[in-house]
Amino acid sequence: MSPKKEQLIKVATNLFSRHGFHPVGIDRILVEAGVARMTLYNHFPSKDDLISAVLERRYQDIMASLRASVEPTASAKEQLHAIFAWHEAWFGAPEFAGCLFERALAEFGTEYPKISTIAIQYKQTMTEWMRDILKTFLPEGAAARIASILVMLLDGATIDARAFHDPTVATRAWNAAEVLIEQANTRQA
Amino acid sequence: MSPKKEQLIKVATNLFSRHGFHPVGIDRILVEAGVARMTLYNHFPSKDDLISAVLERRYQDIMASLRASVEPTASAKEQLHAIFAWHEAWFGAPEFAGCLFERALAEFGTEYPKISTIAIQYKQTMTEWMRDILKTFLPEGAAARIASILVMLLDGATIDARAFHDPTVATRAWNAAEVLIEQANTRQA
DNA sequence: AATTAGATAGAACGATCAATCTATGTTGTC
DNA sequence: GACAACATAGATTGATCGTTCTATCTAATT
Repeated sequence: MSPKKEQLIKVATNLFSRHGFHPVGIDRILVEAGVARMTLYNHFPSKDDLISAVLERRYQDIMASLRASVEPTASAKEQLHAIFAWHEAWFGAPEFAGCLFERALAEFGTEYPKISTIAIQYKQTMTEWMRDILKTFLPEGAAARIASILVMLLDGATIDARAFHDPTVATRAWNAAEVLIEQANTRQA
Repeated sequence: MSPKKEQLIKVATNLFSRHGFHPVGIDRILVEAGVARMTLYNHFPSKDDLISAVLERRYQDIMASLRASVEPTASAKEQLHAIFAWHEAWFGAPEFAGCLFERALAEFGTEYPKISTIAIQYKQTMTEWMRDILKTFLPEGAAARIASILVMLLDGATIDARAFHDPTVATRAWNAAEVLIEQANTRQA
């Protein structure tokens, strides 16, 4: 892919993450990326398409990073713990400014499918991934139920980490997750 | 308070909830409220002040509604259950479009204190309220820890309810909350 | 050397936005 | 009936926005 296009996605991701989609104008992206106006419109038909590309890229990057942090040989519980630990590291990173997908959902709602689809897909992928891990030692129904809860915990933790500037919410979230998993495990055994 | 001012807050709350703060312009509020431009600027120095007033009002309304739905004579667990039940009813309401405070945080971040302060205050009030309820039958540390978890669950449920158009997440969230409360209770007894 | 594709800077357009100004109209009170 | 307080409609300003247009420049390919 063109290095200019690459640069645009990278800079736009940064600015959108820090300030939101609406408040960041095209000009600001152009200046910070060192790219001409028409170069942007040659690669992306409109700002919305740039936003879509940013979210798409972000989705690929996050899933790759998450999957890389989870040892495939580890136990199911260790795999789930790794997912929560990944979030804690993320919350503590200096550039952390909340989840870009939440922001997209909050700013555009579900009215712009081109944008909200990716945000919802991310949530679904996470839910299914954790459900599959849980299914290795829990019945299908319990696995699906708890996976839904784990997603809620992670979503809530992401919000609270930003609102309170407190990365340790991830630890508390994992402690709760552990209790719920244990309880479901002993109850079915 | 002036009926016009009242009307402006009501209409602005509606529009902001449905479409967000940035996309809704002054003109749209004026037309829908049937109010003249200068009337708005006589009551609110700027759009930001209108947003602040909307959030302030929303905070008062939500807390009043929540407190009214919780029987003071009920048991601690029943009180917490009432809070989750309130959320489920909210998620199922036809006008539900996510939490206005989350939206404010997502659109403005923590850079605009006049706006983000109220959103954070709401979260803190909820945390302290549930912590106090939990303290009636749990040690202080456990109560604070679980209160933080319950807030995460509610925040996550609010997000997922909107993203998936699924009000039943509240029930799952409460089931998880119940397990966590029971476990903390038996562990300390 | 000629051609072509892509990038550049910068002006310009039309639309929208928050906010201000002006001048008229309505309402209730003394 | 006069006064004061508030509300009205609408033009207007200045800024910002996404997008388009034009014309020049660079670099690789033939």
